[in-house]
Amino acid sequence: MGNINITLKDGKAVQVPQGTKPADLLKKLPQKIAKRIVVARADLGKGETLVDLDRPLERDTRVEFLTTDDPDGLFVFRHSSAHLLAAAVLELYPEVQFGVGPPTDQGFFYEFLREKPFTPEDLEKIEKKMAELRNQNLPNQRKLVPFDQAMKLYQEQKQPLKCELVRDLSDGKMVQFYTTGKFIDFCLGPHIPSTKFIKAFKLLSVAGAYWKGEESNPQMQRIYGTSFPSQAELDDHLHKLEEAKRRDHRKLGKELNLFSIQEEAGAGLIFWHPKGGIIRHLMENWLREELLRRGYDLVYTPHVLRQDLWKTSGHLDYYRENMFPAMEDEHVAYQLKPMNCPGHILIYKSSLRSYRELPIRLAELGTVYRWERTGVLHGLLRVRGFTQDDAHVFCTPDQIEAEIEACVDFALALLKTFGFQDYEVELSVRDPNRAADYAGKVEDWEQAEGALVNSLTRMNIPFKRMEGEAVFYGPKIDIKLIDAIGRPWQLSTVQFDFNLPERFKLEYVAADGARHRPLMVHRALFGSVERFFGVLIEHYAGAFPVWLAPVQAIVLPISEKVLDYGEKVAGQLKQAGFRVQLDDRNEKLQAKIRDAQLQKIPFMLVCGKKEEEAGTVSVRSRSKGDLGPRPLADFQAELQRLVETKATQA
RNA sequence: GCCCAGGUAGCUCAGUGGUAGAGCGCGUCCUUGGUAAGGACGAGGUCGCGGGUUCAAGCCCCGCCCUGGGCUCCA
Repeated sequence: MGNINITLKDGKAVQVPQGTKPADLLKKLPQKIAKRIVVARADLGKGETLVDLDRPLERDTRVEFLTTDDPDGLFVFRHSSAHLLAAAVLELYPEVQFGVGPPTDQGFFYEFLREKPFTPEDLEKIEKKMAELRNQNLPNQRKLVPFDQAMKLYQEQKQPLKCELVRDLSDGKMVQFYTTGKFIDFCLGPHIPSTKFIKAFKLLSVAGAYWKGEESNPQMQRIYGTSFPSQAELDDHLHKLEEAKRRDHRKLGKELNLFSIQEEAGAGLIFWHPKGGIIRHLMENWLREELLRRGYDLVYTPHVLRQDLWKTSGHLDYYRENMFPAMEDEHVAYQLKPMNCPGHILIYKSSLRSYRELPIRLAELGTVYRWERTGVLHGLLRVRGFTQDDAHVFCTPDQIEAEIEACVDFALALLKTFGFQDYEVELSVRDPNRAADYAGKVEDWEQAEGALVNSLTRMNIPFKRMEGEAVFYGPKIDIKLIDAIGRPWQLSTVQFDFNLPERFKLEYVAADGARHRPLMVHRALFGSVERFFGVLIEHYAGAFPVWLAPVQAIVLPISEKVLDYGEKVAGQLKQAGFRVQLDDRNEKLQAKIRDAQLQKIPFMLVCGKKEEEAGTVSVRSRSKGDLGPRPLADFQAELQRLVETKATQA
């Protein structure tokens, strides 16, 4: 047997006998590093892939060792965790059928088919069994088995779902298995060497999931869990889940009295209470002013439109299942609008347009209703009635890049104003192999995609190109904001539409005197006002910046003896246009502070004898605590500054 | 729509077949207190809705509505 050349990540080259395993090379590394390695990246003959540490290396290759700090390493680790889960379930419930068990962004799951559902107690038992098997340090072993033998094995084990997978996914010759104890899985791998690496794990939930994701297939039970190489990392993760719970907009919406959803009224329909209402008012005001400044025209369109219009737009054909049923009178059917586009198009079409008028930018805070299945509704984030900050730009081809840039610039201004620092941009383009699935001419698509790329490039905005992710009517840019705890939210979108101008036969008269079809860009920045509000609540954990806070300051008289002074202070601030409350309850200062703090009011103004005599207020900030006394006028000026600058820190 | 878990006072939740509970909140009174809960008393319920079983149902059974976690869907 000959030697092969191995290049390590640091560039160091070594010569080792053919058949050497990554695990052998690992022995040369310091123990401290080596014991954290879960998988390797190397070339076994078909390019670099992730490989098991005990896979023999047969040819010259680069070898890279991965820990769970590497996303790929963590993925392999979690995948092996899923196998550990399956192995435990096999021990406890040998009668179940096994489905699939991949890693996910946050952990892993495994799917089982079983008569009885798993209960929370079952999960505890399974966790215990997993710990037992982990402690036995079972190796994850790869083996190749001829197809027929594999099928026979799974038939004997009464695993028809696995047979189905082997039949559908293997090459029909050799089948790759991984074993963890008694558990044998048809699996691409790779896996971590043995179960002992999985120091910390937790099973989180069980949920129904259709076999292969098809509604007509039987429903599997999917057990979700997560795992880490150390307890500290698991604790940290669980802590983050708690943090997300703490910020849950549904919980805060109730506690801060911002909005409600009422069974009496129907699912997915939002009631904006006064404190949520004022925030919405401020959001919308900002938006309207900005729209006008940026050359948009504000329009309003009806909530119900004749059904024929939805036929023309194509919604009846393609979007019917998301539309509330028609209302019929004797002659005509009307339907609640799920989108604003047709309305804006009718305004465009109300007169013959000249190229001199373009671009025409029609904007509306348009309330739409979509019939969503009850199972998908979720607080403010997925609702049945919502208001889009919708606009449609109609323009000529040579205007398009400037218009796209203006849209993206607007979206970024919005993110900044509302306190979001980070964002990701995705460009969704067509799949050239599915030309027939798209509306519009190929040249139009090419031009549009080119315009989007040019705009983003010129603006120096990094973006991810999503091949084949475009919707059928045009390519689009999606902007995902990243909130205070690192979660992405898809809100703003800028989309080309080649479909509706065609369907409605939109035209403008160009300089050459001929009629041309305008380009149409659909854009929403908040996306939906409801959804954006939900994200805003979670981003700030309910502690809104001063300019958005429903109550900006609360005056706290120390006793009833200084109520008059408190009233005077509150009155003066209200007069100056601030949202101020007076806590005139018969309570101790401590109690008033606690309540104001829980309501996340930015400033508490403590007023007692001393303040009354000096004409001051003692300012307490919700975030910084007691700031001491200062003249009322000074505080007022500071408040003014925070509101005017829309400061996100207070 | 499907699977699982829920729905009890304004809120959070306890209550395994025998007279509906707690804390917070709310009201009244006492207290007039200097930076995260002062005290007493009181009001407050169609136990999601409808049917069934039972001498008796918040509790058991069936259907529906709604909420949550997922799946599916997402022009």
